[in-house]
Amino acid sequence: MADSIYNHAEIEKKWQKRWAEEGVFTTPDVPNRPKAYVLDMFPYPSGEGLHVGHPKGYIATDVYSRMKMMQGYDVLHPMGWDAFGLPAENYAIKNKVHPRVAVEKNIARFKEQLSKIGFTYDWSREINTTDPEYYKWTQWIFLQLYKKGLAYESFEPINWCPSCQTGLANEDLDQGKCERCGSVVEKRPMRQWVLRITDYAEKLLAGLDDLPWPESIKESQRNWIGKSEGAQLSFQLIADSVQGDVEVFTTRPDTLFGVTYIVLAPEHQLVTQVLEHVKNKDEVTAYIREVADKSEIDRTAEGKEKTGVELKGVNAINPATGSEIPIWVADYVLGSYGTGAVMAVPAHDERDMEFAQKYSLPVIRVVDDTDVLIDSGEYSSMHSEEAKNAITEKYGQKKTTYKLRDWVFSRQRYWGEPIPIVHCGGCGIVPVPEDQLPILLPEVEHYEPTGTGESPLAGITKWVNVVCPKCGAPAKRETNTMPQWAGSSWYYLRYIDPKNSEAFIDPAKEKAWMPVDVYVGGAEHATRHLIYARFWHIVLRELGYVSTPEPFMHLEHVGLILAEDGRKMSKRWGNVVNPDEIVVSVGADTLRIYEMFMGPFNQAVAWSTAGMQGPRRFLERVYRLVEKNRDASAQADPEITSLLHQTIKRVTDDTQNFRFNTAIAAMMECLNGLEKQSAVSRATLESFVVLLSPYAPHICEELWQQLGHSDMLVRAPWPIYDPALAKRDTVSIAVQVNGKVRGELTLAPDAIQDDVEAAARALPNVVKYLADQPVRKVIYVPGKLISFVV
RNA sequence: GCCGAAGUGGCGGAAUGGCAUACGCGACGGACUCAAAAUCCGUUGGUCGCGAGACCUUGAGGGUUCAAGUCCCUCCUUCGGCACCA
Repeated sequence: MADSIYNHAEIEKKWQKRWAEEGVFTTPDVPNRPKAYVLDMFPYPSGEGLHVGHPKGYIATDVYSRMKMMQGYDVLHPMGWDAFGLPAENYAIKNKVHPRVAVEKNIARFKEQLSKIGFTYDWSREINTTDPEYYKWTQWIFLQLYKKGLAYESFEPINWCPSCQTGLANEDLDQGKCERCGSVVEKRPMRQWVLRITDYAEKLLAGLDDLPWPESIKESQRNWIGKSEGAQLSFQLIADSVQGDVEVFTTRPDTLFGVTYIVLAPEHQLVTQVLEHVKNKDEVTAYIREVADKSEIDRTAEGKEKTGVELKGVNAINPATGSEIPIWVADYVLGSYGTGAVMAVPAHDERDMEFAQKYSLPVIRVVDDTDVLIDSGEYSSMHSEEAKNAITEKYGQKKTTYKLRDWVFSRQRYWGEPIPIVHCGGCGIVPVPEDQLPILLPEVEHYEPTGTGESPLAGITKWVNVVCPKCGAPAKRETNTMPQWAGSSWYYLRYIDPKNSEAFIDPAKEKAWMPVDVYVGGAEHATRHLIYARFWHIVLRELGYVSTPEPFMHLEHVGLILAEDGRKMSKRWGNVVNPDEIVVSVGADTLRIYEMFMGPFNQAVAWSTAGMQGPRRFLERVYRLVEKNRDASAQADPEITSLLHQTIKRVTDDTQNFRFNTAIAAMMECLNGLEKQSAVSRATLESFVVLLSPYAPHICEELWQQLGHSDMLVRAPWPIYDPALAKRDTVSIAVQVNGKVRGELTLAPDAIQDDVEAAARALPNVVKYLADQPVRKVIYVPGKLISFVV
């Protein structure tokens, strides 16, 4: 790389400076041409800095944005920082630095790294979730949710991470462990703010249907929401001194006649209610305590044997058969799903069967192998689908349940948005009036979580003690903070109107820019960020603040860049590649092309320093080609023009569809063709440079200038594909006999079948294989092949 | 177990049912050089053959078709998501 043909360092610096000076990437307030809102999932500015994997998605959106700009679009392509959250706080605790200070430093470092890659960001729209001017509106959204009845205090046991010392949402768990630190979470009863996302389960599901998102992400969301349609049936209790019903949820009401016992989750409230009346009270109490001590993980571990205990002296009546059946308490029934109680049909449910066998409970078969009911009274010989409806109608009602849980929205940590609520002895929960926002995060001495279930803010008496906004009596601030997902659930709206301190968003601007046309980020956000953001968006739409049904139209997910050893890049493995070094050694343009060329965009591929030489050589050859031909006065050659137009089509279509690797391959093929020419026309060179410029903007800008342009390439128009010019004079087609290639012909692409057939029959090899046999059929695909069937 | 994505040269990968292996990396041979690097030219799926060429080859096995990496069936493997969800 020593004697490189072009000086990337100089060229890249020069053009980055020019772009900045001329403000070419400043986006208008409101688009006056067709608009494209191209968005990256904004990064968390960690202390590690960027590795080469981070910019992959940013390069993709930048390539896309640059093409759109040249195609005449007003492009909104902003960048910002998702800067609240645990890492900054933990760093602060460890190093005794205020998280704000660490975040500022990290942002500066990230910006420095990004600035060298040649992005088109309009930095005047930069946002930061920890800026009070930003989180004022995060708090404001919380108040709107509260007013709409979607935020409530809950005292239900929640997931508690003993290491992070905070409550967590269901979405923050990974196999029952804290997604962030890997600790096994506990169930802990504490006061929480919770958002009623479950009220929106149907809307979140329905919205997915028409979204042109990758099917895998849509499926992940559907699985997460976990809709299940069935019936709620009630079973009358039979006990000495207790009366009432047990409600169960089932997706198989057709098997009602096969119910041989009822199972309650250990945490089911009925268990406590009847405890005094069961004959084996001590046994049941001991069992419940035993289960409570187990973590969710132990309880649900794969292959674990089910355990349970019968509530002796309490029974239920099967409403269909009238027979008395026992009631059990067992760990395999979850308190948080359905009604927390199930009707057990061992004959038609594997889990019930396993349990029934262990405890010798009866098994009654009520559906045969052809899905027809047997031994089911008046429903016998009815098909099971029909019976589901009939039995539901008679013994209960239709019911739909979801796996989705309400969103535990409070954290007992310092570095997050304060929840804008005041607790008053007289008035109870009082929302902070909007004109008092933002509620600033106060300075504290220590950021450590208290571990008592209260955030460190609880210790700041000066901050906590306020007067009630409603009655003026002494009151206390809410000391929980919001989860990191809060700020990222609406940031795409803030970019549209980033400086607005008077209103949430200017409706005219919102209407002009929304929705986000292309959204790019990691697939790991499928069931968290993307669900939360959609939830808030749907609510904001109902409140009239946004105009589109969904926030993000197209979604592309970026595949990881793995380290050269095939593992994830991590400081721990010592296999991190820093983009700064690549920019120094081969330049930003090579980095951009290489990352787009490595493989399909959404696929994980391992970094290869050797492989990066290909893109570097490619750029050097382009540079040489222009240098060699820029003063030549070659005329456009029809064959070369055809090649160029085929390339225009491929690059345009592939870039539009995020198939960057094949777009680059097309340009490489085109270059291979151009290099074979003794001279290349200026028009051809110029088109080629324009096509390449979204991928390698600096070198192309330089070449554009060398070709005699004083205006900047970023403002040049995108080449338009002309099918007439792309047409080739001759093509080579395959000649097949019985499906096997036996020869080749070179002829006009639109040659008529008779001529082609005659020419094909004349080929010696074809003569040999036809061997005077009668030809049964001839298939001619113009431009592709001619096939004889004998 | 359920859902989703995928399996193609030494490697990353390409291919609206129509010449599989484009493009790139690597390797080999040559030119240039005192020499090396860089660059340029050529070769590069396998087997057989001096050659023309023949046969085989897209995870495995079946099928549809003049023609299958692509469509259908059965199965295997890998990755991702969900999971005692009633």
